[in-house]
Amino acid sequence: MKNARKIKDLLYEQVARVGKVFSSPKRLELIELLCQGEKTVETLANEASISVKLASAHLRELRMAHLVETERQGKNIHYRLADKSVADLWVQVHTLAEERLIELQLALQKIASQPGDLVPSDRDSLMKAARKGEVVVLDVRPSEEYLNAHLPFARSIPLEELRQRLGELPKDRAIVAYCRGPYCLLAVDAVALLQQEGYSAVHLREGVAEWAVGN
Amino acid sequence: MKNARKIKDLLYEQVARVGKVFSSPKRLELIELLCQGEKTVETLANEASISVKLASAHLRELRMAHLVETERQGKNIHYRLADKSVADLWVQVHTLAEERLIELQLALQKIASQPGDLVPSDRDSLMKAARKGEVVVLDVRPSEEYLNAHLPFARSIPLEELRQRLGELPKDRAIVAYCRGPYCLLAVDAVALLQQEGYSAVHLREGVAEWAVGN
DNA sequence: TAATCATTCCAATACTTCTTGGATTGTTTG
DNA sequence: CAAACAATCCAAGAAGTATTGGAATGATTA
Repeated sequence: MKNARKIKDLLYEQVARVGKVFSSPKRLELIELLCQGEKTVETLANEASISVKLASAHLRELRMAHLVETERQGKNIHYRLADKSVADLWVQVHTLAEERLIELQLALQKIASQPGDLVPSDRDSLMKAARKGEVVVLDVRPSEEYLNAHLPFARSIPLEELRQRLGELPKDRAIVAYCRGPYCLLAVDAVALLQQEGYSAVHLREGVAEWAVGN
Repeated sequence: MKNARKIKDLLYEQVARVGKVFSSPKRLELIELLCQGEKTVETLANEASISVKLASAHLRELRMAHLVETERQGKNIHYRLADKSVADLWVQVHTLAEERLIELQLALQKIASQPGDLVPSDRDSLMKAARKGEVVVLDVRPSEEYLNAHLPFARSIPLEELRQRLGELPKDRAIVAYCRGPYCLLAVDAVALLQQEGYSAVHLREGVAEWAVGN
């Protein structure tokens, strides 16, 4: 059995198929979007600011690694993650990157200019406060994403509607806004708007995928 | 703030640096080797069956993603994983690949031709039996790797020495052999040898990295 | 049934990464 | 200090990936 080398090469090559998917920035962004729920190619392309053609090409890679599934619904083709563990892996990958890459840490610090970052250790207390109604957990993603999954006790006001719907929010309690995860800037904008309007708002880095990993 | 796109691109690009490391079969093999402990470039190159130059080039990628650290010891440079979470990520990646890629499942079935595969769910009972001495957990990796870390209750007999040291093993009890993980074939060979010599040996897919992930 | 729409396929170019050979650096040994 | 050694750097051709334009597919609408 001196073909052990060949067998091993084959095995690692297969695993690398999964790794390859996570090696392109645009594919990572698509994965993060898919973590929010099923989406069409066009939606994905728009959200990721790329052409439909390019999105389709990248999605093809995901499909070929069996990390996503597709389903035709009328004219559109809907993509979804093939398994929750794909979302988990995305979270692990970006978490490791945040732990190890100083450049990433610095870039992240810049966007969360305000100190208002709730760290994972605050999860329990956040939930306790949310349960009692002492804080408002605010989901500022598009409402379909909220409908698909959201944090416990969260209320949905999509960023686009936030300005008009400010009245629904209390001024005497802390508002904790979140979106798709640490690389999504919706919550950043939301917090800026809220603070400007006199609300006490902070930004939660985590999205539903990140939340799910930490239990 | 219409440079949101730029910021995002920058963030995903950083994360992709980590993903890129996991996108090459040879780098994956190097990572798996490093999961067994600190090693020199030459050792890594030999174990992975590649030239020192190529190993050095791949290790450079790992270094630039800050996933490994190096230390000079005399003439040699020792590489080690920068953090346990790198090993965890390796385990997650290959686990996902095994879940999703049929080709990989088939290839793995071939090498573990015998039925003797203990699945993760047997961990508790395996440990119970090992504690009582009802089974022998056998680590067939090179002894430095055993010394660095090994499964609870495991005994070390490197594959190379196994034939001469058969006498140390009991014939009346089950022997559970393991090595670096599911893609390392040392334990496969060990089990074949043991069975041929009349021992009741089975193969444990997991190595120390895999074991550590499941707690 | 033609026209439209969403998406993919195919082909071609630009861009990266892989891999090897030759020169170089830093360290130990004679 | 010279020779030997371990590893890296540099350069260059080979191989692979990204991105875009144009044609094709499959479903729906007029």
